[in-house]
Amino acid sequence: MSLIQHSTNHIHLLQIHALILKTSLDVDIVVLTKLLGKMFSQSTLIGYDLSYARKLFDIIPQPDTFMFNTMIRGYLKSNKPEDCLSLFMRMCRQDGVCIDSFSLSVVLQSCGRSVDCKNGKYLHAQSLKLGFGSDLFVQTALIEMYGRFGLVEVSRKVFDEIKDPDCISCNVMLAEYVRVREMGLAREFFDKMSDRDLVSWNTMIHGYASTGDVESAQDLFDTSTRKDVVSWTSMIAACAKSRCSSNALKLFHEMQLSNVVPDQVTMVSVLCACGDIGALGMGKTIHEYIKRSSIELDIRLSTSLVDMYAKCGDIDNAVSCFKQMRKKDVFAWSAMIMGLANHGYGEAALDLFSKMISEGTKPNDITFIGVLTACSHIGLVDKGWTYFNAMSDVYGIPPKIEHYGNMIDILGRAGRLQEARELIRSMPFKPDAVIWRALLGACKIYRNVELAEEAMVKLVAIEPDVDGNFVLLSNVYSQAKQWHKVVNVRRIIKNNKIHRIPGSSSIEVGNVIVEFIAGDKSHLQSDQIYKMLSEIMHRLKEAGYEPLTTSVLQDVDEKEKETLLAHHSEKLAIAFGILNTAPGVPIRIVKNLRVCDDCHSAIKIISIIYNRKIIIRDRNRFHHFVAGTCSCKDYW
DNA sequence: CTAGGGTTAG
Repeated sequence: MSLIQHSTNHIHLLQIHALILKTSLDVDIVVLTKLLGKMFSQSTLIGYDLSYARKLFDIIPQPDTFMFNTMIRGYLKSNKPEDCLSLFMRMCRQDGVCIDSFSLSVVLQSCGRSVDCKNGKYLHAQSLKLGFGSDLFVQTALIEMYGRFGLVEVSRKVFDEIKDPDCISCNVMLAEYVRVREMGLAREFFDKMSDRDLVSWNTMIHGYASTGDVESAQDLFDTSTRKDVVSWTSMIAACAKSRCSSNALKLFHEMQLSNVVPDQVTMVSVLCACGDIGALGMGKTIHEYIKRSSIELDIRLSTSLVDMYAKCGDIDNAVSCFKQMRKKDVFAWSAMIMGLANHGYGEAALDLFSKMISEGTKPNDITFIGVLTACSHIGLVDKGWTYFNAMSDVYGIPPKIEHYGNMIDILGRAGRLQEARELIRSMPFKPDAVIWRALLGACKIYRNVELAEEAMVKLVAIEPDVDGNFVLLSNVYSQAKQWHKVVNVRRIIKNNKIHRIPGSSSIEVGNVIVEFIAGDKSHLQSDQIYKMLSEIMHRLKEAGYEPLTTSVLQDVDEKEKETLLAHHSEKLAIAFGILNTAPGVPIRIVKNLRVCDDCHSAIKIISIIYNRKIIIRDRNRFHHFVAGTCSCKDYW
């Protein structure tokens, strides 16, 4: 008994359980219920843990109401609505066991979570019949249930019938408004609440965050006088999700300064932010922290680690975290497949996909994004088609426009432009900008001016002011040596106030991210950086490098074009990296746009001259430059 | 009994 009371680790509890089974100890029902309850109070039980709990339940000759309630609540918490319902039914039939308001509230919640309207409404009627119509537990469960059914007005009606609503029932009502994204109604309700607790505030903060209204979330967060780990995590998650990642990391820092201890949920959002901006050092620090602390490495946190390492260019650590996972679900597999694909390990990604299938995890539409990306990056056209067709034929997943986009990319990069064009024509979606840009990009590689112009016409109709599209078109013309058309594109960009997205590259040194834009002179070390850069350029030329000035859009002389190329953000970041890291240490760069052809060939040589591994994450994929070659094998 | 978390075409 004391063992059970003091155990906080569920593996430990399972051991105690095994001991009871093995020794056939004559333990009484109170002890068993305690053990069962304790098992469920440790995070959410999954898979075999849950069946252990059930085994324990089943050895009890005559479970009482409390025991039944513990078990059905366990099923609710473990997201097993069918089991919850069927055990509840057995409970109803069992002599000497009576249904109380707790049992009813659990099973009503369960119907809500599984959107089981039929049973839900039936059980609602039964609760009224049994005289639980004005029980607060039951009423609260009903609010939640109807909310999950999408009937928030019915929830409100139930709420209005409560004579003396407590804070929890108000919070549940508030949460249902938030769930259906009715932030106006939620705010009105929140403002009228007489006593609001932390949960009410946190529900609102999360509500704003989930609608993408980070500003309102922040306002509310700033006005709240008490902030716990959930408040901070909601705010950090809001920033991470809306990709204000450095803000997320700043908040995490502030959180620690205010002595609120992060938990595994916080870490997931922090790692997400690290992955977004490629903050590997920070990510590693978090990983170390997790290992040192008692934070539980659950399936979501592990997936975040895998994803963070992959997005930060450290694929080896991503793989090792993935291998250490005790249980893997479709999220974990998909994250790993995507990571491998983006690093150019297409075969490994596809092997992993097969392994996932053979181990019994069903893929989803996102898994196939990873699978098709793998095919795209290593040029597997036929395999791409096979997987694309298998999606609907074998797995019953209808391809979305994203999958068509992937397929068009696969075909285009492989030079099968007409096939790509035909797929756009035949697909059941209206082609979007991404689709046309994929085709345009392929036209650039294969110098197809005619198709490029067609794609550009469509593209301009959707995105009239995106400079990248014009840059692509201009590159098509310069590849095809149609200089008069290049001049024309330049004129359009100049005269039409085309919005220019500056290329920027960032690099992390000592856990600090430093960002460069082309021609950047703002850094304190600027003089040194440019000195380094001219040394690099000098040595590059000695090694036979020739600047690819034809890709420069500005109308300036040759010398000036060379300078512009030399000052591209990724080159600045590399110069900074060589200056500020020890010899031999890999240099990792994150770029917001795609690496240009000139930088790509220059960096290959830099990797030889300076004997450095240079890892660049661009908009599209990873490039690992080692000893003069790139992992993309120039197929990008 | 109520609040926060993971994979997503270019």
